[in-house]
This record gives sequence, C-alpha cells and structure tokens, in this order.
Amino acid sequence: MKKEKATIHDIARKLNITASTVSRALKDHPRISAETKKAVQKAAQKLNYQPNNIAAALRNGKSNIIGIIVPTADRTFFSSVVRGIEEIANTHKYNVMICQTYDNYEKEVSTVEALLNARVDGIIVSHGKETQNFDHFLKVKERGIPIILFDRSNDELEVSNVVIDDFLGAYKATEHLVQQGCKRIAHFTNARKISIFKERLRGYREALLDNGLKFDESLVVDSNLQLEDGRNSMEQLLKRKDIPDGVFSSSAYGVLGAMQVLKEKGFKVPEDVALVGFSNEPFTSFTEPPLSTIDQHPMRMGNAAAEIFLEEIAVKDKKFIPQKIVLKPELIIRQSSLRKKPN
Amino acid sequence: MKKEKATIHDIARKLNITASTVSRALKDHPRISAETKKAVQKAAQKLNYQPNNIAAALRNGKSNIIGIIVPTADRTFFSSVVRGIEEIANTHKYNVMICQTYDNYEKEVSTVEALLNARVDGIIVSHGKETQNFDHFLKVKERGIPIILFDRSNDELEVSNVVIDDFLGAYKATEHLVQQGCKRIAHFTNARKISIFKERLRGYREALLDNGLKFDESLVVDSNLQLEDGRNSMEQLLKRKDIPDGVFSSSAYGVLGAMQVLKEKGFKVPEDVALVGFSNEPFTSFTEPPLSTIDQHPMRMGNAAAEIFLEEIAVKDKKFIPQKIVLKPELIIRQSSLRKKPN
DNA sequence: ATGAAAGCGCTAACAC
DNA sequence: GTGTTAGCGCTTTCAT
Repeated sequence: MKKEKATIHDIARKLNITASTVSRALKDHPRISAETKKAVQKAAQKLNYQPNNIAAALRNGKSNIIGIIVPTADRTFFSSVVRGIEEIANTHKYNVMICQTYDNYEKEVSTVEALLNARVDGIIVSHGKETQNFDHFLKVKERGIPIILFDRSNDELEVSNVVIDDFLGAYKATEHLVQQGCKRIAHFTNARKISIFKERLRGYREALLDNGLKFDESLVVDSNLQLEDGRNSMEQLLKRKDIPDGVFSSSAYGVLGAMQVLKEKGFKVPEDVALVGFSNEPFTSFTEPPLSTIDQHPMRMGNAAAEIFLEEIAVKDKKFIPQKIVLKPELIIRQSSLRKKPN
Repeated sequence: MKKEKATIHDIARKLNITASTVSRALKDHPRISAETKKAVQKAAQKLNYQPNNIAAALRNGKSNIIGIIVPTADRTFFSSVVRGIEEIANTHKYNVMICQTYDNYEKEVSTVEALLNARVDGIIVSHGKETQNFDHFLKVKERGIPIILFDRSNDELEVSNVVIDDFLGAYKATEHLVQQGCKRIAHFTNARKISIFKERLRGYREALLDNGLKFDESLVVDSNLQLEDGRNSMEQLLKRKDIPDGVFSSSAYGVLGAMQVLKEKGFKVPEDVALVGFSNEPFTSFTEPPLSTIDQHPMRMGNAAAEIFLEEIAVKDKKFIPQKIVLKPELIIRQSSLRKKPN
C-alpha cells in the first residue's frame, strides 16, 4: 500500500507520452485521440491517480471554492440558504466551504482572512449581529473577489446582496393581525442598527398607520430575540394595564418565548393575544398552537446569491455593478394568529 | 485600485532582499534579524500582501484544512459537533470545510472525492443513512489521510471513530421508563443495519429483560424516524388492544410525532403513555410537555474527533492504530416521562 | 543573517 | 494529435 501519490507525470511515463497530453486527455480536450484518452483513463485508474486541485488552483489562479460565512449553521434558515447555494454551485463545478462565526465579530474578520488566504473564488456571507464595520468585506471586493451579502445587508456598502423585503414581510404580518381584530399590537425587535430589523419595524409601523391604528413606541420592545428575551419582553408587556392583544416578533424564538409566558399566565393564544413571528423554522409548525410566521424563501435566496456570484465571476475585470435582489416574503398563517375563520 | 496581488517577490524587490528572506521573516524565523522582520511586515502591509495558502499548500503538501462531512448541518447535534471540531482545529491553525450530503450516498462519495482533490489534511465524517459500502472511506485511509468517523460508525471498518455508548443511552432511557412504572414499552427504531440503531435496540431489550419485563418484538416499530414516521408508528400502536404505556424512540423527531398523535387522540403524556427520545435537540425542551431525551454531548464528540485527527497527523507515516472513543450519554429527564416525583 | 536554486503538480501558449 | 517549455507563489536545503 503505497502512500506515494501518482501524478500526471507517472501516467505519462507509463504510457510514453508527456504530461501535457495526459492533462489534456483527462479534461477531455478535443484534439486528443480517443485511444489516448482511453489509455490515460485506464492508467490513471490503475495508478490510483487523484488529481491535485491545489496544483491546478495555483496554476489557474482559481480554486473553484466558494466560501460561505454564516453566524450559525444550525438554524434552518441558514442551512437552507447554504443548500440553495450548493444547488447552483455544484452544477458549475464549485464546492462550498462553510464557516460559522457564532455572531462574533473577531471571528468574522478572521474567517474572511482565512478564506482569502485559501484563495476562494468568491464569498457569500450573512454578517453577524455585532458587525458594524464592513471593511473586511470591502477588502474582499478590492481584491477583485466577488462578495455577496444575503439576509442581513447594508445599503451603504457597494456590494451585491440578496435579501427579502423585510418591510413587506413585517407589513403583511402586522396587517394580518389587524385583520384578525387586534387593536394593540406589540413588536419585538433587535438592534435597530441592523437594517433588517429597522425595515421590519418600519413595516410594522406603516401597517398600523395604514390601517387606522396608532404607532405606540412603548409597544416596541428591544431585545436579542432569543427564547429568553421573548419571555422577558412578554412578561414586561403583561405588567402594563393596557396589555397588547397581538405581538409581531422579528424572530421565531422570540415569539415562542412570548407564547410560553402567555400560556403560563393563563392567556389564550390567539384569542387573548395573537402571535406572528419571523423565519419559518420547522419548530414553529409544531408548537401549540402552531405559530404564524414569515417565510423568507431561503433556498431561493441561496440560489440567487450563487447566481450573482456566477455572473460576477464571468465579467472578470470589467467593473461589475453590484446588484440587489429583493425576494418577496410569504406570510404563513397558522393557529397562533387565526381568530376568524377565513371566508 | 490594483487587482494585482502582491507576492513575497514584490516585497523582496522593494526591500532589496530575496523572497526566501521575506518568507522566513513572515513566519518569524529565528535567524532573521529583527529589523528585517519589521521592514518586511511594513512592506507587506503597504503592498496589501495576502499570503497565498494554495501555493504554500502545494509546496508543503498540506492544506491545513479539515474536511467535515455531515448528512445535514441544520440539526443541532451535527452543528454542535462541528463547533467542537472547530474549537480544537482553529487553535491548531486548521480550518474546516463543511460539506452536507443530505443523506444521499452518491453525494457522499463525490464529496469524499472532492475533499481528496482539494487535498484536505483529514476528513471527519458522519455517514448517511443509505451508506452500506464504505470503500470511499477506506480509500481515504489508504491515501494516508486521517479519516475519523463520528456518531454513526462501523466496527468492521478499521478507522478511528468517536461515538456515544448507544447501548447505554438506550438502556438508561428504557430503565427510566420502567422505573416510572411502564410495563409495555414500545421502541421506534430505524434501519437495523446501522449500528447506532442496532445498539439502541439492544440496550432497550437488555433493560427490559434486566428489569423483569418481556421483550416483545411486536412493540418494535421500524421507520425513518422523522416526524411523520413517528406519527404513523404511534397510530399503528394505538390500533392494538394492548396499547403501550411507554415509548422509547431512537430519534427526537420520532417521539415528537408520537406525542402529537397521543394528544390528538386524547391520551395523556406521561400519565397514559410516557415518552423518551434521543438527541437533545433544542425543540425537545419546549414541547408540551417537554420531552425527556438522551444527550449525546456533541461538543465533546467534536473535540474528541479533532484530537484524534491531530494525533493521527502527528504520527505521519508510522502506522497509526485506529482508536475508538466512546462517550457516555446522559439521560435528560423532563415532563414527558415523569410520572413520579423524584424522592 | 541572507541568498540561490530547485521543485511541489498542473496547465497552456506555442511549437510542429 | 502531441511535445516543449515556462511558471503559478511559496518553502527549504544548501550554500556563504
């Protein structure tokens, strides 16, 4: 059992031809005779030849790897986006390298660095919550490497991005609550610097005003939107004398926390308080009652991001104009917000 | 804004020294003068130098990348293992490349191939459900690349692996049900060829026998253990006249399906039927009632896998004896199985 | 403390 | 249809 790896030279020697011919034969070059190709194939097999992508990458100046950076891969939203990216990437001979930042800014910066060193051909990223400085992304762009942001994005940054219409999602969610008869709708949000949360807040607000309700700042609760935060936010709201009759949360876990607290305190969902969350995570469909939510079409988002990458890589040095793709979110109505039967 | 990437030669030219000196200076070689190092650092900065890992990898014969293959990254179990691997890997200058197979055998084989071509320094993998032929893993080993299996493993395969004691986990779960007064305990299992399910079945059986209960094959239900499967299995069991008073499921989603059906049909959990699942996925803690489960310590599993990798890489050509690490699982008792108050 | 030179494995422009 | 040659960017042995 030899550990020595066979190279194209070994194949060449064996067949009394040159390495270039072997190289061409292996890539099915049109000007190589069929029999040479066949012989090369066979010899490669026999020698247990494994192409060395690293050498090819060095030579070609491209690695055929797309780097993906996400806060965490264990949220269905992110893993679905990744899947959407892979779907497109793989059919174009690209592999993906997934990196997690755990929402840590330092790790995000060092990950970008690592991917750059690894000479990935492009980077697709959803940045962390802490991220306020985007120089590390600009650096990628300046190097001529396509970088595409998804989900969380930043309009001041001149890079391509694919997002959903967060405003619209929030608008739909809020309007739905109004239609279900809610009069005092609270909103759970996160750091308002992050544009997705800013947009959702705006959608919430507009929907209220457009439907003849007042926007009441005191019904907007800031938190980190995790399960515990949702619980705390709800508990806070329940201390008021004018408790809300509806909650629209900018996250899936936040609204779950709210529901837990409501049930513990004897409130009925959706009769006393109707709930809508964000992100169609699987668990939202099997809570009791199941949670209404906004689906962000993560697979499509991944597809779109990968397609932008392919376009950017195609234009090469010619200046690529950053493009923005905005997907339409979908309101998924489940029990947690359904007071009236649909007519 | 030049796209031309600076190399060590550019730095060398600028400082009137040679590339070798620059190379050494950049890696803090002891025999390079402090001032040269400083000058190189500065020039590198100014030229916007980005090391080319690909070139280094080609030269060194190592990429400093560990390939990770999982069926899917969106299960907390897998993403936690990945996190555990990264924790160790990063402190040793390794990056990880995560690949998903979606439990598809073809994709698994091609992914191994892709990682081999990418010249990763090692592969850590949990194989898919369909996988019965392990030649693609053996090939890795024959190439002298460390390969470590985790979670799902195969004893006939002479490669390192880190698993939990599935037998023990199942034993604990079943015994716990017995202690809670269950007399007819059903078991949800999957393809019995996969050793983890075989072991869990064995643990279930032993626990029954050791506690004076009979093992009744008709109470063992085979399925794919997804939510729907759990529902079907439970419905099937409820058609019997001697319905079970406890269920131990080899998965988290399977037991969730069972609970849904039980509640829909008016059975009380845990009073009528007590439930225990497997895999401490977050959602199991917020179902109603919360689900008892077996925690597999995924972070530790990842740590262990990465440590084995480091050991294997260290011994180099000397034959490395595959090692097996068996972690102890932990029974997490929640409402779904708690009939008696603990004394 | 630094330089010269060779080579990792592959590809492609340029021969013929 | 195949060979020759040069080089991608880095590391490292052997010099001095």
